[in-house]
Amino acid sequence: MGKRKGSGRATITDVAEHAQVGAITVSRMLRDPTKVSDKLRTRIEQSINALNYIPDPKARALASGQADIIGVLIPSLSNIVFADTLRAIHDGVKGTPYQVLIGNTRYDTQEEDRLISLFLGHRPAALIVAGIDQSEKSIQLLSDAGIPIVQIYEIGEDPIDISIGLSHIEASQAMIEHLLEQDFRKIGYLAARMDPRMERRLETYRSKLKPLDLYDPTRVILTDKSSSVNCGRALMRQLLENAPDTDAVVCANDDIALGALFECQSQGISVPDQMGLIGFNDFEMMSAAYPSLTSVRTNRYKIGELAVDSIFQRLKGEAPTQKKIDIGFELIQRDSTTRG
Amino acid sequence: MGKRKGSGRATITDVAEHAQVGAITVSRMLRDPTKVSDKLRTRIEQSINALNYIPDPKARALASGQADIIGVLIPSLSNIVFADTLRAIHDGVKGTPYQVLIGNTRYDTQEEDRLISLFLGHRPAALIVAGIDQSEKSIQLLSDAGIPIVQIYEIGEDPIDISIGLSHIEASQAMIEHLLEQDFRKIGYLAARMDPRMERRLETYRSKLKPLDLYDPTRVILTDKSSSVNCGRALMRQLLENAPDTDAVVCANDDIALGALFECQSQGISVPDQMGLIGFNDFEMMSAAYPSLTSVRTNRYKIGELAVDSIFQRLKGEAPTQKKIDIGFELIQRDSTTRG
DNA sequence: CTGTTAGCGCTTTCAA
DNA sequence: TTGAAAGCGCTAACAG
Repeated sequence: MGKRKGSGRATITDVAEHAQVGAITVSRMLRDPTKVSDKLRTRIEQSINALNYIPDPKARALASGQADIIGVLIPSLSNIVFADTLRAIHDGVKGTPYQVLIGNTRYDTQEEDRLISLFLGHRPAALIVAGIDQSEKSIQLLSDAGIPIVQIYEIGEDPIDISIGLSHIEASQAMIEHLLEQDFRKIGYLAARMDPRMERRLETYRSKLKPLDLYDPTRVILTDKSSSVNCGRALMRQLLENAPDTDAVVCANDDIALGALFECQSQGISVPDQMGLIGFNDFEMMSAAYPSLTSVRTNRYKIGELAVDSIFQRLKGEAPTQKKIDIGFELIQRDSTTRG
Repeated sequence: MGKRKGSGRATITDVAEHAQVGAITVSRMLRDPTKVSDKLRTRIEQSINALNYIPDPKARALASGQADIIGVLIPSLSNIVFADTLRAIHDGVKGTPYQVLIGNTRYDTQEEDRLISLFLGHRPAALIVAGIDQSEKSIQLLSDAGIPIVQIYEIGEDPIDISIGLSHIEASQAMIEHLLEQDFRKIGYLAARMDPRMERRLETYRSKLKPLDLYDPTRVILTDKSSSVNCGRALMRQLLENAPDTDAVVCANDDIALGALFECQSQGISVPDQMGLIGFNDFEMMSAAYPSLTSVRTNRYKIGELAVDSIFQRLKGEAPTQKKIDIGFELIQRDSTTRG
């Protein structure tokens, strides 16, 4: 009996023996077929098929020191915002040797810390993390990792490495300004469990309305529950109890906006005549709703795309084009806030 | 200069030297702290902190032969159905040494084949794949892999290994029967780009209605575009042109049902009085809509949960409780199909 | 173009 | 309870 068990599957050595060549030749052929003569190439190919050989990426990664993993840490797996970015990242690495490893931080900083440490253990080629609110300890770890680190969704003052996103403060300002332009004055705010970006948007709402003497805390309805359409209905219902004269509502996201619309419909409140509604993210359904719902479009797919681009650029040794990439946003005005 | 570069980061050997112990002792402590004396344990812990040591999972996997990866192949990353299952899988492996590696097959069998082969290269601890319609070649590879293979979402005749899901034929039958019970007779069907499960549901719709002489192909509106709420609106609009006397619609999924509702609202068609609507999956928004929308609840989270459970059970060497697990479904009747 | 040797970071085996 | 040696599957380095 051998000393170690092994995986039981064909290894590169098995293929080499079968094809009567050196292991390194098989290795070379796998990575760049042009570096091997035609004769040996066909012989090796036959052996690979005969033995059903599949290369082991972790052995390759260990030997070469070249990690083939790109780590992605996001706060939720069932939120379309993150799913769209993930899709872009997956699309971006397709055809490359890289694999995407996803971590779900569940909006929990401790879990984020744990996962950052765990992921760095993989010696990934790069790491993509959501937001700019990592703990000091994690920021230290990430800074020292010596790999491209991309913070996405929000651009902050001082990125760890690369930062791709938008200013949620500016976006929130644009939302409030739009409502004011449309002559809404009694503007409420609905939000479910918040992440740091949502909090900055809410804070901006407050600081925009206060100087105009339009801020009324009874119009702000918050909950710790996670966001959902039903949650949006409940928040809207409560707002209508608290402050029935509210004439427009800023929703922390599109799910809540849709719920608010349904609640208005069920109470016979006309949107936008009696109630203006604006969401955030511009999910696909917003344009299909009746009446169609105004929202702020954030290009989540592009964020993922640019993240992968920046990583590959950096990995090629090129100097980073930009450390901060502001992808901006677009307020898509629709019926739910269009008056007159 | 050394011959190989190394990762530049602290290794287990560095920690061992720093703590003045053998590398194996550090290794043991990491895996089971009780196997090391208190004195050495604290010394090693200090060294780990001092050097900022993070273990390398791929080296561990290579040496132990124990893969720490569970592969998951799904057809879409931005569909809540799959996102919910992914979340369950992530939740299930939390606190275990396993990592989840996700592959996006994009509803493409060739891409699925490629990914199955690629993923098996990782020598994963187990593999979870969506559906039961893999290619022959892939089924062969999976059968020979010698690891737990879980097919999810649908239960078929002859699972490769473990199969967790529901009968989409039975679910479709229940939908049609429900509409018939509610006295709908001119029943249409709306569907966007289909996967095999959707196709089986559509086929069942046909085979249920034909013998009753209620099948009318002009009421079936299909498109190759990917599913969306806007797509649901467009399909509904076309159905109303093709066959204005249609009195109910089976929607291939909830997005399309929501779009159909919005289209009815915009045309002043009353739901359910003039048009019954039923969706599939029972996304959260269905209960929040106004009127609330009937749908078939599929427990996507539970599918992921059971998949992980089965894998761990199998990995522990226990005989599988069941090879086929039917999680069933539940038709949730709401206002959109409730008449009288 | 091809092969030999050593070693990636960790764990198994065997021994003390 | 601890350690030394060997090896997991692959590739970098240095030959030839």
